[in-house]
Amino acid sequence: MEFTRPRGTRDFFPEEMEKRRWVEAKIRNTFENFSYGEILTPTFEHINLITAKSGEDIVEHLYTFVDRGKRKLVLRPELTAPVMRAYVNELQSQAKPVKLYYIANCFRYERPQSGRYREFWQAGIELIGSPGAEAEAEVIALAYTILKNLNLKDFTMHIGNIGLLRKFLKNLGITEQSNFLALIDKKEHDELEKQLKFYGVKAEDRKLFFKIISLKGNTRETVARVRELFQDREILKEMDRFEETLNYIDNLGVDYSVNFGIARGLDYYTGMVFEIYAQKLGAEKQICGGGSYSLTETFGGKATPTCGFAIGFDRLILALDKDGVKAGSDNDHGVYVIPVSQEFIAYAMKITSDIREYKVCEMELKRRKLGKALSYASKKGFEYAVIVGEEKISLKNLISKEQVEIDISKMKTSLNTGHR
RNA sequence: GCCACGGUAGUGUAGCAUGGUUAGCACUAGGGACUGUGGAUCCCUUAGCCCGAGUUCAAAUCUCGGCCGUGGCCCCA
Repeated sequence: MEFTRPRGTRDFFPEEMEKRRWVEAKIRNTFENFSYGEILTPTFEHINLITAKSGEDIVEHLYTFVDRGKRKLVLRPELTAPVMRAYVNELQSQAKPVKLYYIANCFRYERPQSGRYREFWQAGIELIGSPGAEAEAEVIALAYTILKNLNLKDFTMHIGNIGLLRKFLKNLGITEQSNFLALIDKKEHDELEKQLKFYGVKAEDRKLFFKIISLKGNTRETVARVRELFQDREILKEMDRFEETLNYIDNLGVDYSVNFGIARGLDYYTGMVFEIYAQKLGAEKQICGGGSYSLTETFGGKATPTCGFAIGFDRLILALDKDGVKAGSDNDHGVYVIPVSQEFIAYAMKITSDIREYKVCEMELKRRKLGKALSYASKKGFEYAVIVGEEKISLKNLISKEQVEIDISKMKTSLNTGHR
């Protein structure tokens, strides 16, 4: 084949698009129901926006190019940075909180595999300027509600707290924390042990450290355990705050487990973090990630607490498929209009045009004989055929195969009342 | 960036180990017959060895490289 798709991209045909649009609509409705407004930023940005947020090393995973004005640009690899950039540029003086959502495509130069493409879609939100536990709780509840509304069964939510880890590391005298958080996230415990020793952390504190990051499971027990393990005032304060968030989502009936091993490996996360997995997806099972962070100052704005998440739209679709969720609407099967011969084409076109006022309608455009035309109509899933010939018009139900002659003036009534 | 497996009409496949006919079959699509009522039957047509190099008298078949696909590793903002 001479012309092919670029690697890691996909063509979506009508059948799949119907499903994707259906899922998208559900997500959009839920966002809007929580009073978020849509934002769309440019498909490409200046490369320094991305490197400011994620570091220089990220460049090898980016689609970059230089334009005719010698500007270094990048196809957006995610939407948090662009959205926060736009907020800093234009929305800082809006009434808080500012609630934004997006559903858009992103681009990353990575090796494609199951659930990973070079062009993919993300659906997410940023709740800007609300520092409270109730804000965090609402964000978590929103992610949860979306999956529930889509009827996804196979998913688990895991909630952690980077603030706690940060304070703990600080107590141990470790101020350069990003490396540690990355190792925690990757669960490289051997390397962590080595690093802790390097920093001169005492054996009992090391033990405590590993105890904390392996804690997971039932909320009350886990949180109580952390309280037991620490006497530090700052940490207990962080725990109070964390527990408040958990209380709110308990109250809303959100199902989750606490996991202090979630570190998300990123410098700008400040407190609560969460991830949602669909186990059936295997290696690329994470379908949602988010948490509380602060990024506005990085982009030259006033430091503003923000909480957000992003759903991997393509993975969500895969998860819904594996879960057997039927995505897609019961569509109107429509009407197929067939002129029996050339002289009735004009009349058939007029009838088609009239029917389109109230129903999906397609007309035979290939001048096929009646038999073939009917065959096409039933193959394409039309519910009715209207046969236009001589002085009479016939309405045929393609499912029951019954056919009657009808008066053109009664067409709408017959189609709408579901003639059989 | 790394590893495994794979790549034959639009789709699914046979052929490949043992190089040698005109690369076969099914479905789909287009056309026709059955001379204005279908999902049928019959006939016809379009269309293929991923790309390149090598070995050889001869490559879909063997070798190497590339590209693409699937899955995994790394990574995952």
